[in-house]
Amino acid sequence: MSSSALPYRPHNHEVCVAQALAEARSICQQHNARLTPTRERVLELIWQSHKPLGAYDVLAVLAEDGHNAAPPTVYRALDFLQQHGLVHRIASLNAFIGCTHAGERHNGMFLICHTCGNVLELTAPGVSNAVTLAAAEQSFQPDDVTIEVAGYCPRCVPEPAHDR
Amino acid sequence: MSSSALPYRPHNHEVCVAQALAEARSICQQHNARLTPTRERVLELIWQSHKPLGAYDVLAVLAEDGHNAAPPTVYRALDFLQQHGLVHRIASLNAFIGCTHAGERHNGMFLICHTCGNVLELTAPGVSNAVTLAAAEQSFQPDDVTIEVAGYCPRCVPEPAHDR
DNA sequence: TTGCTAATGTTATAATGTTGCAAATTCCGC
DNA sequence: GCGGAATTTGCAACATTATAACATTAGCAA
Ligand SMILES: [Zn+2]
Ligand SMILES: [Zn+2]
Ligand SMILES: [Zn+2]
Ligand SMILES: [Zn+2]
Repeated sequence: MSSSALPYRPHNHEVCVAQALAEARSICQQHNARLTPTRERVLELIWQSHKPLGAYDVLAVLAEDGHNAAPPTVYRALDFLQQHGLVHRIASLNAFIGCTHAGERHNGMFLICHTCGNVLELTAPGVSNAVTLAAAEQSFQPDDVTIEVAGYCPRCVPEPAHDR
Repeated sequence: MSSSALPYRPHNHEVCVAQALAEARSICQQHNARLTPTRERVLELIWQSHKPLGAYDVLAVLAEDGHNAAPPTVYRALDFLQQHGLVHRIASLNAFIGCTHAGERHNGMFLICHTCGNVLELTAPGVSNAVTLAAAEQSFQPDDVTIEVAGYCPRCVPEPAHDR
């Protein structure tokens, strides 16, 4: 599991999906939680790429599947997956993405490329510590930390327009 | 301007509002931007407390004012105010709050109390630096950084339930 | 079986945000 | 001041995201 900046490089994504699903099954077993067909299918769809997917995008694919689903179906599945740390919601995009650190205790930080739309989830201890410290200075007790960085990934950094 | 953790303590909030409006007028003048009555009124409403306000909350108050406004009116005003750094949007809440560092270059970090709903905006260089560094390690070029920390403010920290 | 609980289906509705165009206002050079 | 350009606002319709409420079904255990 040395796959740090994977989303930005070509790679065999089916491996990502397979690993995520296997991990999910294992985690749900540990939690005594039921990874039902709908939930598993939603997780698989969320993992269809490293770009976050909106709830209604998921819904649309379920419909193509022939699954007669309404919004609550999707939101419930997503809630379940979030609860068990299998997906994250990206607040600045109203969209969801598969967690690449499922099972590990981690505070995600998300790098979101404006251009290609891919999202990389990092665990950045330096950032977490700095946030904790800054909060402590205000006697604030953090509970849920959202860190979302939009910008340009290495493949999409705009060329510096050098003259001539 | 030594008012760091103001929102969590009782204070004369009219001073906050007055300062914010004065600052806004000054900044808009510098930017050659027009702080029209609607925009100013929206800013004033956003500043009605240190709790973020939803666009439709603003809209409702405008309606009470007798101002016959539709959603675009509010969203346009909010866009304008954001553009000039007078308000921030809190992505995790779909709500807006007055900027307490207007005019200064700053990367806001928001401490959001689950209980009282107040929000404190901080400038935390340690956090900004850590984020920049973590992004750089991935050759990622940050553009827009969202840091929102939900938790409990000093006035609302749940008592440790000591027995007896 | 029977009865309980978790999960899903179904319908409707709430909350948030946008598009497009027309009318009004403001600005600016004359 | 006057007239045309640019900005701002009004307005209607619509799009997207999320939830509430209640009926039904599936899983499981006594
Ligand atoms: Zn992949
Ligand atoms: Zn994660
Ligand atoms: Zn105040
Ligand atoms: Zn600010």
